[in-house]
Amino acid sequence: MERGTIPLETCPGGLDLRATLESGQSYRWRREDGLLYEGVPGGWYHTVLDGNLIRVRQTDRALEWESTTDAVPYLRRLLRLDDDLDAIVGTGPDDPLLCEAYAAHRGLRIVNDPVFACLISFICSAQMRVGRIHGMQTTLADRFGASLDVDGRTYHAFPTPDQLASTSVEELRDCSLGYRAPYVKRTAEMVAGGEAHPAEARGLDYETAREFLTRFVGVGNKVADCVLLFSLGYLEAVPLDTWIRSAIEEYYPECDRDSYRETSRAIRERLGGEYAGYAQTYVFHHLRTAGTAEAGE
DNA sequence: CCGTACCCTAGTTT
DNA sequence: AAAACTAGGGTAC
Repeated sequence: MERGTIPLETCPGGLDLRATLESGQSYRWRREDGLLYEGVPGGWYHTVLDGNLIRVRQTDRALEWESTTDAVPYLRRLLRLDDDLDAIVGTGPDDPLLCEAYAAHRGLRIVNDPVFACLISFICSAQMRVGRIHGMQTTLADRFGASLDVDGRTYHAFPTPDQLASTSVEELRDCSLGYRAPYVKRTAEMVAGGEAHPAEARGLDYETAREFLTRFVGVGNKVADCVLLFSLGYLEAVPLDTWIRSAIEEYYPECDRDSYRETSRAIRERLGGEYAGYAQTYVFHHLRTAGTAEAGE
């Protein structure tokens, strides 16, 4: 195993690894102490990507890693370590809710996950809590993903489109996917069969890209926005989930429109346009963790 | 654009 | 204490 550290001063605006990995953006990291969503900062997380194991934890001044490969380029990309958080926060509007969210969770970064896994995760997210979504993704990886042995321990990659396409709906239901099971299978078949690939959305203008992604079964506007934001680098995407919808009702009522498309446009502009997705993610995380004894930063 | 059915489970109420 | 009830990051039809 190779190992190393990434000094936090090379990550403009800092990093809050726990907030980044436990804010319902990514379901690809497993926390080794088993305290996902209830632990404290400082624990180790691991993921498998391109046949490699990557372990990370945050210390006082650095991101510490251990991997079967040079993890630095992977981490910079997966955790968007080059995003300048101070600059991004600076472009946002100066309103109380946003300032509070930014202040409380500074260092939270948007992730940049592998697109197929991201697509499947958010298909599974419908009407579901983050803890259970994570459990479903873990089960899918353990049962259908390639295994990787490192130092006597076995890890699992997220299943490929082929692997999920050749899994029966019954087997998927056994992973507690419920009515999402056929969605996952059909979407995997579309990708495996070459009918369409979510990566093809890359490069399209934002609304065209969102529309494109809704061709996958189980993908509506909200899930499409999640994939655009958390995997394809569309930092302006604002997924309109129930938390943001209630925030709109309470804090930005003038943005409430009749359709997803129009409300999306209004709140996107209200939250600063280009980086509106960053604002959304901070607000989402802030509202979700409100009242649960957040130490803040 | 609108309404309803859909699956599962932890947590709460009866 | 078992059994009903509720809600949780929506989407397909």
